[in-house]
Amino acid sequence: MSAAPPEPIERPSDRRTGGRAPFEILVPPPADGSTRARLGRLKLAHGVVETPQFMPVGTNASVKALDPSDIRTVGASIILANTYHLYLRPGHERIARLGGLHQFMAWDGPILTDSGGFQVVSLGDLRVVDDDGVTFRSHLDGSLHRFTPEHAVAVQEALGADIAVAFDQPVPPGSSSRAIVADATARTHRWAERCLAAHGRTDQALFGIVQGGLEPDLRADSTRFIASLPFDGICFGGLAGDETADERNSVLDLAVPLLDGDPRVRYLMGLGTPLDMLEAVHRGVDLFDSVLPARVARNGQLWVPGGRLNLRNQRFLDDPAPIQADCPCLACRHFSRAYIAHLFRARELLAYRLATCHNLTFTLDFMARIRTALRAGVFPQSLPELRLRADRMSASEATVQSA
RNA sequence: GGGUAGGUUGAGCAGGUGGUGAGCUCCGCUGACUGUAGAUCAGCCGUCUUCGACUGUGGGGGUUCGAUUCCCUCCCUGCCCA
Repeated sequence: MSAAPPEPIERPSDRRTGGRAPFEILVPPPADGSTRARLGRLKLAHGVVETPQFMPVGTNASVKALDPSDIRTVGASIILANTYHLYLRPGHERIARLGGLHQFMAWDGPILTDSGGFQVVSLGDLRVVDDDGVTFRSHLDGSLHRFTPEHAVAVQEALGADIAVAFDQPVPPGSSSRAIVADATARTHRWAERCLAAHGRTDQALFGIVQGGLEPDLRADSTRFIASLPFDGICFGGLAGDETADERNSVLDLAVPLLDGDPRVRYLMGLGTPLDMLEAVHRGVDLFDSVLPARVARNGQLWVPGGRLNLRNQRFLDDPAPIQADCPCLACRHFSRAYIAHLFRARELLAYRLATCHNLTFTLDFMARIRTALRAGVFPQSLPELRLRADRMSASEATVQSA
């Protein structure tokens, strides 16, 4: 850890300093090295994002089950949308004709578009990767398509999000040989340069993605390489998969210090649970996204301080308490666990909205608590308290605790 | 009262014309989900000492080596006719 915390630098003409996504560090990490966590502020075309921050995922230009008003109310300041999905349907050119992604989905806050690289992995055998790009079949109709770095950038420029992301080749952690990881990482590096060369929109930031899997030297090399390029932000990809928390934290302990003194925002793609994010913030990560809180909410799992509730369990059918007593969300303000448990059984659409509102409120409130602790300068000391709020325990324990 | 079609594991069904009915869909129970092909998926879902065993085709009785199947009788349900 460097002796002196990095000072925020503003040189808009230099992309490396965040010309299109200037990042200001409001509270730098303490000099004693007790944590790398920092409080920051990311300035984007459609607004300011305080960090550490979580981005709800709206793959199809919609945070599933919510409307923009809900998205605001749960506390989101930036959301993620997906290039691959919107390219296939309804088409990036159509969205561009209709005024761009913000106008299309009636969300005037910041948006980040994922590049579609993740789908290279998640679509499994529907694709073939070569050095120039990826040929894949649509999961919708089986039609054949091709993404290159240049095309992925063009699609994202058409969509017009505040932040575009380089087209990469993620490798699932733990399931690939070193040779495959090295190959995918090298290709990601070549594609990163092509994305930068292809990107022209001056009102849109472009973030680069570090790969390298769980191989320490590859991860370090990738961090140095991506950091050497004039991206507006640094993403860590290929994590939040099937690796253990220890493996993930080891990667961060290795990689983030290599960015000391770098004024750009750091984004860990795909995380996650509150506890996972707390550990990553502690290690110097500023930005997160994950489908997890919204997806598990739709499947009946509600997050509460210290644990989680599976509302499909029959004991909740008679539980008159709100999901979480001190929660300001739509679900907790008006409805009982019994009612929402009923809605899930009846497959009523309101169940998905209420559950999603709650889990996103919980997640975003948790990030806000982290920021509050950072602002107050008590972050390393407040870790146990935050951990207690984020820790998982059995649902029955959580029920007893809240009763 | 007469006729007719039925009665299968919580519900709805399949099957079964003397030779091993635990098969399906709901419902229910539990778990999983981390840059969203996911309001999804997986396991369980008669009992038990659970890689196996036992019980179970409305009740009772009969024929038979053996009955869900054939015979007798009773009960219940739908429909039609009185």
